[in-house]
Amino acid sequence: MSNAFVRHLSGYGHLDDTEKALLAGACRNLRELPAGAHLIREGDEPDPVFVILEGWACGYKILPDGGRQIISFMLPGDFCDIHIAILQAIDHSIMTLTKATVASLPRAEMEALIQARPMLTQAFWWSQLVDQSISRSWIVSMGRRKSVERVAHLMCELYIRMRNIGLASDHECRMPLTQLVLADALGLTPVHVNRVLRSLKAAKVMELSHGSLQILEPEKLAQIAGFDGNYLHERVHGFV
Amino acid sequence: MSNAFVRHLSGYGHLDDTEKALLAGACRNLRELPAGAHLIREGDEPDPVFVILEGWACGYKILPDGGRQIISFMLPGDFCDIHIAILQAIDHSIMTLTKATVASLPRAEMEALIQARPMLTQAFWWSQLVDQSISRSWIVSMGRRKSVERVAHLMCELYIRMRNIGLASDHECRMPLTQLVLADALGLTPVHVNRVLRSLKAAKVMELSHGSLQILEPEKLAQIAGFDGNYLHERVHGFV
DNA sequence: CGCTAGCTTGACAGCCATCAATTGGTGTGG
DNA sequence: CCACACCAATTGATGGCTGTCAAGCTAGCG
Repeated sequence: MSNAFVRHLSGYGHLDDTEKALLAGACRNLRELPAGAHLIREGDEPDPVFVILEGWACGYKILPDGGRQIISFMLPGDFCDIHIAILQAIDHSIMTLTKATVASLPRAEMEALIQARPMLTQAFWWSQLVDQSISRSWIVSMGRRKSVERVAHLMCELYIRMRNIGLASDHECRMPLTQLVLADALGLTPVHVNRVLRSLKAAKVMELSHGSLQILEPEKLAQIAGFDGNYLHERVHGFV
Repeated sequence: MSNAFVRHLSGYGHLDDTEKALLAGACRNLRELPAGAHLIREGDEPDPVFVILEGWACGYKILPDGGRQIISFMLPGDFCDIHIAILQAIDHSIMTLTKATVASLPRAEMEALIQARPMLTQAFWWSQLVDQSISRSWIVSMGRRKSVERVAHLMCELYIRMRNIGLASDHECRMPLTQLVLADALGLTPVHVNRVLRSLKAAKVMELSHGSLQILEPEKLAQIAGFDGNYLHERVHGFV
């Protein structure tokens, strides 16, 4: 009766059992996808709304010169651009980073839910606003943080997001990102990401290997990153 | 009976006269602000929704080290973060860049409009989605474009946005941004922005001086920028 | 046991930051 | 009308962070 999606939205508003059941029921159309599968490609006409139930995905854009910039990470429970359906064409692509199970909610059903349940509407809004807030925070990172700070900041963000959906504890969590993916997300080169990661490991601040993150010195990491989690607008705060 | 705000939203949905009148009527609470005035400061509790009727504003965040990163430009007709009211605290600041007149719509009135008029709801959504799309595009610029490309891309974006609200023509428009402001928006230093601007001028591609932009070779500028205006999701397309 | 994707390391180069100083334009006060 | 302050724009010199190129290395996997 509950899944990652329901739990995630519950964090954004006080949903009653009926609403939780409605959400869970909307997730009946499931797909198992391998890593590297596309949910949406740039230029597609939008129709269903996708929700990640298990696994990770990312949104990205390709530049004329072939370069790739990742613009968002999607974790279990996350929408893939709710309400993007209103626009005429998708302006970026979304692909899985791991094996993933994805629910596709028909647009009509989403709209019915919004009509029927104000509390769900609010939870959806909240979710979208948090996404927007994360985007803004990425702009700040890309514009004004150096490579070490940028890496540290992203690790803080992802750790907190994982913890908030119950997938992290003890400053440790799964982090299935190759250095190439990290580079494309951070606006760096894989080579440089590697160097930064090694330096953080050498300093015994954090370690990223075999697809999992271990934060050895949370306070130090947050300080390096200049991390202030407010932008995640979570009800539960705190990092250390 | 019409203002920049109404015209802007009309571009996002087919509003009838009643709806236009409702919007115009909502903008009765006006304020004249000088350049450099704050509409919202980080940490504020959100209440009214602000709309820029004349002049420019920008959203920004300050980093621990005192650096500033501008995360959005707001032009006449733009919302200042519609629906941010749902969150508990604002996570960034908004200030005017020029003398500006700003309308503040009480939150209750906004919600009443949404309840009463589905077409307005859709126009609001659209507007917010376009903002989000612009944020994503900024991430791409910051991450993967070099300084000249970044400057060129921003100029393309702002020119198109100005044109779409009827404030530009003949590849010329007002652009009241100091090189320091540009630097804070682009993640560069003022010194480097200056050099880039001079090189673009020397190449006779565009010229930015005395607060106005002149695009001498639109095609070349778009090519340098790798500009594809789709992300602005405008009904009227085309740059050249 | 070989293959392949991802990780690691070194050398070198270049873009952009930093520091410093000058110019120009505008508003203010004498 | 001029002196002055102040902000924005400009230019040069220098350095460092990060990109680029190239080559091994490791580990998982068929």
